[in-house]
Amino acid sequence: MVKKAGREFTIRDVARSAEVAVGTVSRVLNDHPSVTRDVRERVQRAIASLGYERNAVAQSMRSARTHMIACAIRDFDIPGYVSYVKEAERIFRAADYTFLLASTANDKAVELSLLRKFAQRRVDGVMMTISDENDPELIAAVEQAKMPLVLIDREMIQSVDRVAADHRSGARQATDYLLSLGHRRIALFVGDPHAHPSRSRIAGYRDAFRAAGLEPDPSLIRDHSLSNEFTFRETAALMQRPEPPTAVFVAGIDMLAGAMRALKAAGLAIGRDVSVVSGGDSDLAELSTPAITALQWDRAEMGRHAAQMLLDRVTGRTTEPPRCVRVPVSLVVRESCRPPR
Amino acid sequence: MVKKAGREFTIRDVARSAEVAVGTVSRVLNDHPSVTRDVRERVQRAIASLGYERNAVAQSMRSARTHMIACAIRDFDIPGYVSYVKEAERIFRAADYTFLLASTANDKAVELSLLRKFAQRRVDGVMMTISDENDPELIAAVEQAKMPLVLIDREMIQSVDRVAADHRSGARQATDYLLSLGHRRIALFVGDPHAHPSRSRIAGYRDAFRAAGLEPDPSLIRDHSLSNEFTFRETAALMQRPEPPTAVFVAGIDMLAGAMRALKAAGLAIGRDVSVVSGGDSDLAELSTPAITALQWDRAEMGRHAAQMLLDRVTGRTTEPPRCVRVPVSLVVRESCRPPR
DNA sequence: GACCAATTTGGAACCGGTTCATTGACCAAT
DNA sequence: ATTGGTCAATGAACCGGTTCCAAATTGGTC
Repeated sequence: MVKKAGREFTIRDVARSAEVAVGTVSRVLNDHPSVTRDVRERVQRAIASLGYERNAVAQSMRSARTHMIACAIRDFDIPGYVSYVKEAERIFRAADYTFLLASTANDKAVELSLLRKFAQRRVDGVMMTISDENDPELIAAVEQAKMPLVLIDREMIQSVDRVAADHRSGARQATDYLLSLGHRRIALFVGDPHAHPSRSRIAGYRDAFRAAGLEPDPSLIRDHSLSNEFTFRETAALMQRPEPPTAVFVAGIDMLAGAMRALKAAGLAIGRDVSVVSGGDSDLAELSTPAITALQWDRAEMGRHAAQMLLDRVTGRTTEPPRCVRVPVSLVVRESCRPPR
Repeated sequence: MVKKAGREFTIRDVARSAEVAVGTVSRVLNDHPSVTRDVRERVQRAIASLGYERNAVAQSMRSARTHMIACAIRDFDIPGYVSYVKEAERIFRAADYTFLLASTANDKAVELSLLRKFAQRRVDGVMMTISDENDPELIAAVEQAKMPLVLIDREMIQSVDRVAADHRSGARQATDYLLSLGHRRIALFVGDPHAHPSRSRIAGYRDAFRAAGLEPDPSLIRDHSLSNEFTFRETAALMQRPEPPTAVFVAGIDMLAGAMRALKAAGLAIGRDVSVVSGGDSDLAELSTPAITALQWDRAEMGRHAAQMLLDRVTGRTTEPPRCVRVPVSLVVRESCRPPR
């Protein structure tokens, strides 16, 4: 790390060195056609010999575009979850946008503060999740954002573009499946019901019961937090009841580990003692013994849609009203569910 | 997403509205002491009523500091790996730096291009991994970076700060353990041996054999790629040999899934038919049946060190020569290893 | 009331690009 | 020889903050 002594070279240094005007250097940098080959080469030689690097800050200043896209997600290290971010990053990189990734811990204060920081940085577009789709402050912040914004896995705020997995259908499929095996006491774990995924999952769960002419035990719906600790504690508590659930549907995308840890500690075998469905697929679900039945959707497609929608807004290709893209969810049946004993 | 019509308000609009000079507004924004309460309040009212947001681009332009830290890592979705990034982000956020996260796919071209983009954006500091510590182009790019830079899990380039887990010791412990159980044909899977982790792991593996007065079978050292597909294929191929290994040490941080998939497909039971040690701990390792013995280190501490070292450089608190912080690695013994049959 | 020092405020220059009106050079047509 | 048109290149203004010197104001002292 060579601590730089003097200031860096500017376009004016290049101009002086190549004996041309600053405007000419700018045109060379931007591949403007009206530069003779001779001059262009002279400028390029000067750039190379000085080791000049264009200053994106100054460029943004004048052009009022930063070519930055900000993305804020709940948490980085949710296995598999980040795949959609990866795909989005790929697309933005290809379109020559710098991708700025931040995590929010699902915390409203962090979300608001990030949104503000993004605005101050004048990023060209934002892709994010928010913790609560009903919070007036969050709604206002999202709606009044000065840059195009795409919400991920959120559905309610109609005035912005959205991409969401069809969690209602997913939860319906999972619950249908468990009901068809004969389960009636099916525990449902979801996060805070204020955001779309949890709300939709609860709806899908209820849909399935209703369609079967049954009524779910409301005390088995545990909607509070997405954290692993929560899932661990709740699983442990539920399984100690006199009439424990015969099946557990851990609907949050990263809840499986918490539930498995609790079941392991309680000495309960998945499949034999209790059936388990995971709301998100992962290596853990696939490679456990027995392998865990899980809900699955095309995460890359989600990222692709989000990135494409955002790019269309940022570049002005689209001025149509905001829309919501829904990604289908399907159930991968493995070995973790059997009829209750 | 309200598409903004006119241009945004500037400090001059605020000045006009509050009937003060632009310099005064700037002073209010930066909490400069020499502003009377009266004027400060008038300016703040104007800011609020206009909905003015400070333009970080213009600010960076003048101050030559962007308050951005860039981070480039191999891949976002390596379970657990990202914990150190999370911790670093937390620290940078607390210090009022914006964190810019990118992935490189362990690809030299991407690494070089990102480093260049970071330079153009004039980020204040960089935290990253590189695919090959011996590549002259990469070395040059890292050494000539105009901003402070910390390498993660790389050791060789002495002219920059580094934070690395002690993979040599980790591999030594894992191999010692397998040797002590009586294994002799121990397959080792690592990534490209040009980067520190793989090189160190191979060294640790050899150390253990040498200390036991044994010679490892070189054909069992599979150093080529970190990808899951590679691990899958190699595991499958090795287990089909006439004399297959009795133990597999998947030393890469995210190789376990690939190996497990191959063993499952081959109908081999971990523990009974083949012993397995994972080079990185994860939910998958902990919750598999049997639970997988794995190497572990404090990832948050790694992130903390990296962030702190970088901040010290960025803020000029440190001008001492670059150093390398080594994070200890330990072996968590679980149930996946038994003496060979 | 005069004077001086300290504090507050004003406003121009500056950061490093982009853009555009203007100039200059060259060629073809009249 | 003059005019018109095209194409290259020039250089000043501009983007929106920060900074710093100068000017204005305040307060205290004699």
